[in-house]
Amino acid sequence: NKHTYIYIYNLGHCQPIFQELQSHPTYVPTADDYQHFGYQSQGPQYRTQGNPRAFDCPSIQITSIAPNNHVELGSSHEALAVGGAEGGYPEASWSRGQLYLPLDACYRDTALCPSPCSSLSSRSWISDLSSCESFSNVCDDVEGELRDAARLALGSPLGSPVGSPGCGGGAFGVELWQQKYQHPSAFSPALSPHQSPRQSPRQSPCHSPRASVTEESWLNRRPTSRPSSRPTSPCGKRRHSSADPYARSPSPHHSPSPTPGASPRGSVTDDTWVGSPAGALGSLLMSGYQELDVPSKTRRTSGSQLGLLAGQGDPGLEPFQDSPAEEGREQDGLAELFLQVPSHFSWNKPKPGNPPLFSISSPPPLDWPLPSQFDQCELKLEVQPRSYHRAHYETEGSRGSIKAATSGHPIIKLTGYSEQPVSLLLFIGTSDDRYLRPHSFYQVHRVTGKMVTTSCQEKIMGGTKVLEVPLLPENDMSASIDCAGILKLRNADIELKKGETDIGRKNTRVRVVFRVAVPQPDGRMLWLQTTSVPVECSQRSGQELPQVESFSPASCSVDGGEELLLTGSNISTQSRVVFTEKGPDGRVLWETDARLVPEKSSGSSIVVEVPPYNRKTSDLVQVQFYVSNGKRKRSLTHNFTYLPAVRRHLPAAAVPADGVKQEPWDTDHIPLNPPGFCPTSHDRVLGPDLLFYDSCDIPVHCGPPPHNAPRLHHPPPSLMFPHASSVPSAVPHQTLIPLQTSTLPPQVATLPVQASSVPLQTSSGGPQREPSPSSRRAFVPAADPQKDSPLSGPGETLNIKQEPEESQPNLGSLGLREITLDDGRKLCSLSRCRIRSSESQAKGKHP
DNA sequence: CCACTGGAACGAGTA
DNA sequence: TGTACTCGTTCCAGT
Repeated sequence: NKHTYIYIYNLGHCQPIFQELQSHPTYVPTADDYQHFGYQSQGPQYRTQGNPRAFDCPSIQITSIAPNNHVELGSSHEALAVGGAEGGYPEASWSRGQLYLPLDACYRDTALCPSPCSSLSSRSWISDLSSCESFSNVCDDVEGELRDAARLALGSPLGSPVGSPGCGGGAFGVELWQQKYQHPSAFSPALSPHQSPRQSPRQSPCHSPRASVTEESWLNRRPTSRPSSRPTSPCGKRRHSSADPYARSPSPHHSPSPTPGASPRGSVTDDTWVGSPAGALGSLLMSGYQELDVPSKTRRTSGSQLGLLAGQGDPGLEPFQDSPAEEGREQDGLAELFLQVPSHFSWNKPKPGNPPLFSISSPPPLDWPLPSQFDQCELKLEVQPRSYHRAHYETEGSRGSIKAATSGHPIIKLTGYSEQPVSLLLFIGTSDDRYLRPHSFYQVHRVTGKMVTTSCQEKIMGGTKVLEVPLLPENDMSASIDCAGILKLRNADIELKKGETDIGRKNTRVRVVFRVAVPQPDGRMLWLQTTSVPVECSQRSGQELPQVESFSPASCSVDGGEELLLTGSNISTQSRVVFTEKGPDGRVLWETDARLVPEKSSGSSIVVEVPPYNRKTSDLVQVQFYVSNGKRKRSLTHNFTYLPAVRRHLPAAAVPADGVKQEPWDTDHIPLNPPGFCPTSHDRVLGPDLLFYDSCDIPVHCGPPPHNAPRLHHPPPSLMFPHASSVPSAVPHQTLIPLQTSTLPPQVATLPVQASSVPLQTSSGGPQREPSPSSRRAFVPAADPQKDSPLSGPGETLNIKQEPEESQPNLGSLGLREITLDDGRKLCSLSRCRIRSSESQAKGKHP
């Protein structure tokens, strides 16, 4: 019954906020306020000067507010949603000296949430006490580091130790405020877009390591030591490191990596790629990057670096440029004391709908969201990599290049542009449920050999190894990626890096990220990006864990009996297929094995008989199934829908199996989870108490009454996205699933109707209709459970890898969208899907 | 000889 | 506290 708020005090960054506060008619600052906001003494004479007091150490306190003294989060949120942009302060009794931060939807962004509960949970961590406890633990954990950082930054009131989760969050809050109230100039140049691109989420204090990890969740317990530090690496065994003071340096003998430095991430190669036709362009593309071989969290942006960053005449982000570059110069003195701020805290984000244009000298950082398509241009991964590629260690030889699922290698193609060679960038990105960013524990590795036909060049961009591959007009602007392997860095090495927040254990899935810069007539570059399906990189997981790649059908009658065909890796006739249903509290309500049909099972595909559901129901029931090869060797769970008496088949996977979070960008699409924006969980959760509209907008009740049903609330699109018209999810009668062909695995791309749209029958009492064979038998790629399980209760955790986990019903998988109406009712709308497959259109299979 | 591949031993941590 | 298990890492043998 309590709510919490973040109480920022003694933070020089808050002065602009303070000034804003003062402009509010209902706000009367007190002496304490002046002190809290870092003014030497009280009085309005300090207001305009913004003369902050040097502070000991900025902090954030989490405080519980008694029920009679709190702002109801929901209402404040709504207030913000309605009038937040105008600064809607909730009517509440705040003690003086407390700073009220409006509950901008962005504070719920899992990617920005400093709390460990920034797991995939769509619940607001703000309202969860246990979360706050965890958060305070984080604060404890980072206290030392914070002190370190403060030591560096001390003397500068603006030297925010961004390494601290708390302070990072605070800084972000300030940034939001800045954005909202348009005082960009009052903010630090460290938030300039010209910063080094290597402000990866790892440096972000707001990315709790645990947010990406496993069932070993620390949500349930108080960590007693640095939790991410789990040196399982048998350091004593390292042949190459025993007596070497540069113990981290892989010996040249062992390392196939051309990287001369210590960690592959830790140094710069000074290679230049002159042989390639796209080399010049490539070098240009690289010119905006630089490597700082300093632990990221403690990096001070040196004067020269800042000079580069702030002094670049061409900001490169013209369309998005909010803050004048002079700002950086003006504050050079102060800036010297700045710590870098992760790029997610930069306010100059490309806004959805805006073209991702950048100047040639300022390519976007690797963790920036980019579309795969804009106008005519599209970057498309025509052949996806295999879902398993064993990465090699530095102590091993190469394990070869990434293979395609069938044969050969992944093929990437740029369509809509073929005037001149362009340079394709390739790096290894994360595959968790958060936004895409370079993976801390895996790096791309250039594979050489006589079988390698594609020329490529290895580069370092802000600590991330990147392969540069030319796309040539004579090759139809496509390339077979046969030169890219994956290098595994030792967890201990990475985790011990100051500033690293991710942990490596069980964080073994990656995505291959492709980027390209397309020259525009005005001299700028249009940046596009696409990603592969997730690729499992650990030997064990790849060998042991079953992986369902596709299954069909995705639904059947509650009577069961239909045959379910499963294909994937590590699936055999020895495997069990278990259907399960779990309650809102995570308890297993029902679990039963599906009977194997041995005569139809072979190799990597098996056929089982769908077991009957345990009770009759007039509603859709979404359950899960997984494949088990034994204890703790279970596949991810996949959604399966039991249909009531009326037999009707639903699309099982409206999202691709890969779970790729590539942000769509065209006018019909909005970024789902770019850093700095809140996740719009609209395609994720199917609460048990949902209404949905079918394509005819006839409401159909779906599921039992709510029982701790997750509540999602979507702010008006106009607030969250500048282009309201491009936000289909908030419009009940017209929703689009942001399918993105470029990220779909082949079977999805060619999938006819199934994954696109099959309208529900509008009435459960209507005439029974057998589904068409095509829709029933269409093969469905398995949706990625990482997408499927966005909800994590207080005791639930987020899994990176295949572990039995509680997949919640998935709206997206049903092609449904949840919408919360103003009166609190929840609706779910059946998405009207775009038909991507020309084949299906040609065959007229789409109703 | 080199790049690659598959398997497994080893040891620390966890259940 | 002991044991089985998990997982990351290293090593080896073979193609």
